[in-house]
Amino acid sequence: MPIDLDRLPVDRGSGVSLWRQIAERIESEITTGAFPPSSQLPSESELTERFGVNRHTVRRALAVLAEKGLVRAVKGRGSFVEEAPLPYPIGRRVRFSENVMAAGRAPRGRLLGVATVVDAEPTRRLGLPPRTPLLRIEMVSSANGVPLSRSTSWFEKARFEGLEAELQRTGSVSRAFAAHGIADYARLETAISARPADPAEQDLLELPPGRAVLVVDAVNADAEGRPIQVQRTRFAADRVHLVVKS
Amino acid sequence: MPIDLDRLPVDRGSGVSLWRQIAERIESEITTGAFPPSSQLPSESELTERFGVNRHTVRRALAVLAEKGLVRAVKGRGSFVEEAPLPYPIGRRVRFSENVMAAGRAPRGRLLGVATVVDAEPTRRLGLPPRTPLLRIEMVSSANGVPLSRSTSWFEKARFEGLEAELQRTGSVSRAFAAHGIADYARLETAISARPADPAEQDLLELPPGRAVLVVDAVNADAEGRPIQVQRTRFAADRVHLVVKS
DNA sequence: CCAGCTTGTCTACTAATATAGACAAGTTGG
DNA sequence: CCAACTTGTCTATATTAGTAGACAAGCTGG
Repeated sequence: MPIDLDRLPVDRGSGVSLWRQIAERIESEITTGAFPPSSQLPSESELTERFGVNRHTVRRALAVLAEKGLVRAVKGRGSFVEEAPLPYPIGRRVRFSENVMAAGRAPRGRLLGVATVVDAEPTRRLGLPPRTPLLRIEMVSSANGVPLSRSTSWFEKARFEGLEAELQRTGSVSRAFAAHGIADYARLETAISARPADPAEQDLLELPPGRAVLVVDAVNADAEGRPIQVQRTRFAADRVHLVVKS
Repeated sequence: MPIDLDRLPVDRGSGVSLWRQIAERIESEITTGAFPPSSQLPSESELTERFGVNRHTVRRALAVLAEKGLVRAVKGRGSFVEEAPLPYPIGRRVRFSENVMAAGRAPRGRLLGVATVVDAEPTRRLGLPPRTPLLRIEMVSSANGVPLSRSTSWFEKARFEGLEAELQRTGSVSRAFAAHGIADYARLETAISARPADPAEQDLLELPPGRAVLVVDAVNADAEGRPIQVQRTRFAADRVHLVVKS
């Protein structure tokens, strides 16, 4: 009687729960490269057949792996192996698109919303008089369709009127700046902290509860050193590692 | 706050059952020598405290180890680490007491019962005329108080009248033979098989259900080569390894 | 002998694990 | 568009794991 290669049976009554056995097996297939980064895992019903267990049991195993940041489930599409964390250099020149492309992945920016606001803190950091109207822009940035960060930026409204249209079109802050006559810009200051993702961030960044976000507060300036952008970015810490060279 | 060294907590909700964690921990302490062979394990209630679980959970862990032949529980006394299997040479000269003492353990024989019987098969193997009355003697032999084997022996009643008294006194077949003028004797033939212990053997040999016994059928002869003893011994296979030198 | 230890067995109950099935809702490709 | 796939969520139920307590029965040392 030939062994059925499609079946990888589990040990029942061994004192190790089935969901743990399955999670360990899938994890080892990921770390050994049988399931490479960004590849799609077999569907839950397929894993159900392979391991000879109930779908709920497979789901619990996948939930454990998602909790560890090893896989990510997308409703309607399937489960995917997470990429290795992207090294994200922090220095005088910080460009999201360049950083993502340097890792061989495809950058994308999605505009969430635009508002005109008056806000004392960013105004002060932009070096503008109090109560100057600001453009506040909310974005989500991704690599190969995987969301990496969610950012809020403040610009002087008078100087960057219509910036959001260019952002909408290109998804890139650098290109939107270029369309407004800013050929180059530089990082003035960067403050880094971290905390658990809040529910809104879990949703936008497709994170399981309890995962951390890196909170990066930054000020960018034009060629003359005048502040033009105050930005607060929340990176999914499982997908991005900040690298500071001194 | 100092760590409580008396407590070795277990991982709850890890997907590994508590009885398995405890069994693995105790097993590793046995194999690393923290609990040497024949030493007494902490009592169940003590282990209950150390691991912070219910006594039933500890008992299940100990049952697993007993099932593997690593420990043995004795009602009213405690649980003990099993000795390494005793190498038991099978050749022309086979002596239980010598074999046990060679391993530095104390041999003992306990007489279970004596009967006068007529039995065709042992009579034939003793080379006696059919229907010759035989002495049938049942024994349990142990080392350091741990039962190793249960044996049934047949002798010619006429020649060995009163043998059982000597056996009772000395617990040794060799000495009983000596008292009957047999200074030396030799193994003529040995047949070896194995099977699971039956309930009576489980009881006499203090074996958990399902463990194997080695069944050794042997004929011993006097210095002139005449058969004097037909013996069927059941060794606890976890405690004795038969060694045949060729 | 007997108090105090040990293991063995039993019942009752709660929590964790696993199964079974149904249906909602998002995605994809023809 | 829509059929066929995917993941997400819900209810219900059976089995295993773990807790709690009581009591029987064997051993040991004073």
